[in-house]
Amino acid sequence: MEYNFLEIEKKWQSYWAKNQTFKVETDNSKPKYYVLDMFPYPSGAGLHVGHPLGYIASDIYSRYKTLKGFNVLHPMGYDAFGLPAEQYAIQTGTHPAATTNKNIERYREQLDSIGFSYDWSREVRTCDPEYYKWTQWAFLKMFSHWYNNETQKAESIDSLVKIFEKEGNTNVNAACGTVEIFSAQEWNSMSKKQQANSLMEYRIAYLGETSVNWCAALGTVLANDEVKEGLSIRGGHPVEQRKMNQWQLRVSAYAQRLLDDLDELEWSDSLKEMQRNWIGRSQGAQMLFKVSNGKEEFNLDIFTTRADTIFGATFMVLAPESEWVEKLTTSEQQEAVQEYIQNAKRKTERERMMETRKVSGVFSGSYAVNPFTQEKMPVWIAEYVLAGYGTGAIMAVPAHDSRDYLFAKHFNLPIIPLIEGCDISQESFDAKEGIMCNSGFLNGLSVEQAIPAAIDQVEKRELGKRRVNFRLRDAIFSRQRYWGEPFPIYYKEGIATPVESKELPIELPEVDKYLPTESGEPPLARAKKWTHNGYPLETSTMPGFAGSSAYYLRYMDPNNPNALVSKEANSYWRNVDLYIGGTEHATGHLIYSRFWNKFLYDLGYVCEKEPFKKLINQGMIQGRSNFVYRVKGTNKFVSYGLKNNYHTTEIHVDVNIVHNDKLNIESFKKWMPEYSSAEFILENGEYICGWAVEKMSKSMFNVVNPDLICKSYGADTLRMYEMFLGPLEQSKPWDTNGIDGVHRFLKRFWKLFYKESEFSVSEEKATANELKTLHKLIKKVETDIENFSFNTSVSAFMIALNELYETSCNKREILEPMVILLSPFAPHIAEELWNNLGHNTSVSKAFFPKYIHEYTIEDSFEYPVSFNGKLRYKLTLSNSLSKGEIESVIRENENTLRYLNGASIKKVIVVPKKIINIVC
RNA sequence: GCUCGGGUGGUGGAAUAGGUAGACACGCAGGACUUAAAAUCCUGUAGGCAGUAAUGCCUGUACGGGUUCGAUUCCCGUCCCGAGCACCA
Repeated sequence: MEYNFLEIEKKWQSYWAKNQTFKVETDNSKPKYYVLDMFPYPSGAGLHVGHPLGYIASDIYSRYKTLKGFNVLHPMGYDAFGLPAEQYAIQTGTHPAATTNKNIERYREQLDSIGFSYDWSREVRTCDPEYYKWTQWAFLKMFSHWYNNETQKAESIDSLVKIFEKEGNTNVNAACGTVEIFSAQEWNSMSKKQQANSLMEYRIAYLGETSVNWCAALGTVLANDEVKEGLSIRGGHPVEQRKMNQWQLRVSAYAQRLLDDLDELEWSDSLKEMQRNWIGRSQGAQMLFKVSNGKEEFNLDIFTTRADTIFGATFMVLAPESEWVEKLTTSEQQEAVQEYIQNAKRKTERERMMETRKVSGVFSGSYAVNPFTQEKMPVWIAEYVLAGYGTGAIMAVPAHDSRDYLFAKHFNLPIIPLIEGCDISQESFDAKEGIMCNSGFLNGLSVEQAIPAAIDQVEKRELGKRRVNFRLRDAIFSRQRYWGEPFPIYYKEGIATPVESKELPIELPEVDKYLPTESGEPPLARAKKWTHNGYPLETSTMPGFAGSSAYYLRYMDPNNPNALVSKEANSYWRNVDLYIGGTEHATGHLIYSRFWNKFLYDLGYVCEKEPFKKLINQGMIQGRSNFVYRVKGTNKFVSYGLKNNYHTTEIHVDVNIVHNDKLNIESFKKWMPEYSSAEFILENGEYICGWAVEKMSKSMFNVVNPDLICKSYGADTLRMYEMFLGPLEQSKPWDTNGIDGVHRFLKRFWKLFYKESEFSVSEEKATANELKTLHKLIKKVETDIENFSFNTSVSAFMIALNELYETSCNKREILEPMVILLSPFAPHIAEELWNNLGHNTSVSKAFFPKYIHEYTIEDSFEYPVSFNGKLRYKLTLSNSLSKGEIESVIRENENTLRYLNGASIKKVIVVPKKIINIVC
């Protein structure tokens, strides 16, 4: 019987569905293991080819863990809110829910055809009201909590109100916005609205004015991780900075914990590094400088990491958006400053970035005093200082900061070197090394010593204090969009008021159009009745990352109507043991989820402080394009190897009509009408195509659909081939050359079980060599899977098969364990063979075979080696060496052996000519 | 500019507590079966030199040095590729 993969795969896929083979329940008798894929956004294009790579890896791992006796949670769902469905709705009027459901159906079909072992009874969709109820619930919790820096955790806002009533806010150390100090008396005499405004500054989910990335083309604000190089990630539209009143999440309160807890995660170094960068902790000092605009005096505060360079500070710089600009601009400079700021405002973020290194600035008219040198320092305004970082103002030390240096050179400001022997004639000396000079009491100290010494002095003189600054900003949480979670907030007499949690979910209303209103309000403002208790509801919706921030918790207890996740389910499944997905979420989803989880941890709803213990990033899949070469001005195509003899134009050709870089000429003629009469110049009777690695895209005709491969080779081949392609974490082109090799392996494996088209296995005892083959394989597959080195374990199967073919071994003792080993990789064929071997339960219920060391030890013997008649040590030699060979080994390796003489050598393994292993 | 990865045959890639470099697979070449093709099976395949041959020798893991009996692996320098961050004071 032939290996009929289509029939076998269909048969077992429906068997698994019918028997709910992969359904899991909490089971305290077994250890748990939680394997999670980053759930996909169901786009109209169907499953992206990069997706299966990670999914297959996670499926192999979870099937392996199941065989190892773990109770494995391996769920799947959909990140279903998102821009594409909404934009399609704007164009066509189709409800985004309809588009989304249709796409989900297609995704499900594709996923099913690859044979994944998901427990579909746990599916979640972020756009399902039963799910987003819990997104809204978490938001309300954040609204009703504040972050206490003393206890380093979130606490109830009611407790804060009690403190305010008793003693005001003087003793409260909270992560908060800018607040005036008030006493208990002042608090109690405030109006309701004033109190609400004050509390808003403390809430973890808060409404506040902030500079946002506004994307006019999309009509919405975007988070920092949704913008790249001044363009929106979705669509590539220009983004500008705008001040707007937006919902935000106080992620910055958790910056230190997000940073510290990275250490205990098993994530790749590069990913942790990216997060550290994004969090951007820097240690330094906040310092006060006396400034005067000629009429009034102020204390301007700045942040610096180089307090040691204070003696070289010759001017100050403010960000154009800084609130100090107004106070410090003198009347003479008013006009110039106005013009500069208007100019800066008009520029988009992108333009600002393009102009990096182009020096611009304007003098404010005010002067500060250097507290150590008493020198007068002009206060400037320049774009290179950012409003959002530190205090939006700096002391400029041109000798030791390249940006200050360029600025000083351009505007002819004084530059004072502070490091002995440094050359600052061409550029600044930024390195934190050397011996201080021109620096009063710091002279003679190294930079390393000078930094703390300077801060000590600053603190002593009450000019400032130590401070840690983070780059991580609060997450902007409002989107002026339709297709997202509505906020459970309504406005009662102008006060943002939470909806009672028992009234959740606040469901997305129907609207006549998915566009903003004429007055520029978000689409939800079009809804007929968008009120709660008679008051207007918030019209923004939540961003994409809202729904994906806690979905891994919902999988633990997906149908619970009373809680996001029950205590029992959470304390059994705890957190994700293995998370697989792309790096593109490094600074978005993976930060927000960690924040969300820590918040829920503070409140006692979850028992682990980190959501994802181990994380693997599967590499990006690029496209591998093929080219044909048209001779210029003709309809003749010349084969790759001969193209240099002609003037040719390179043309992309659909990779689906090319096999192993050979063009299928008939398909090519039919591909496009203009090629129907094409002529070809062949080499050796074939047309060879050129190729290149490019981005996978329709326009380059290099998109390969996984369904197609399932149809022509089978899912098992697809699964094994994708793993065989190379290391999981490495980016690589999607290249189907070579898929035949893996397919051939499966066919050959199948044939071991079939003699003359009859299924037949022998009950005979296995030979020593056969056992050795099996146990080498068990060991290899086990360690490879544990190390996520799936490509080498596929190779190991091939090697084992080649060895078994030598004796056409069809013994049950060998083949039955091999079927189990193969089942994570190629589950359908394994299931069929397992069934034929006489088992009536799924192979996934079997146990991973045990590796027995004795079967794989090499035969060897010890050989004494002596120099000058004195026995030095024994060589362990392979049994197959003859006496002559041993002597020649000793001769050849005399140098090595003399070196070994005297060392405490336990074992030396030698093969003809070479020493291959020395065990000390 | 800074940070982190990575450079191995015609191709994808194996092998690093330093120990037979190129496993496995693709491709290619030759052969068997076949009227033929497909499928299948067998043999060869880093490069160079010598030999009728079995075989032997030399050179080879981006480049240049170093440590070592021994380096693809460790150290220093250079070049190239990829990813991320980017006026963060």
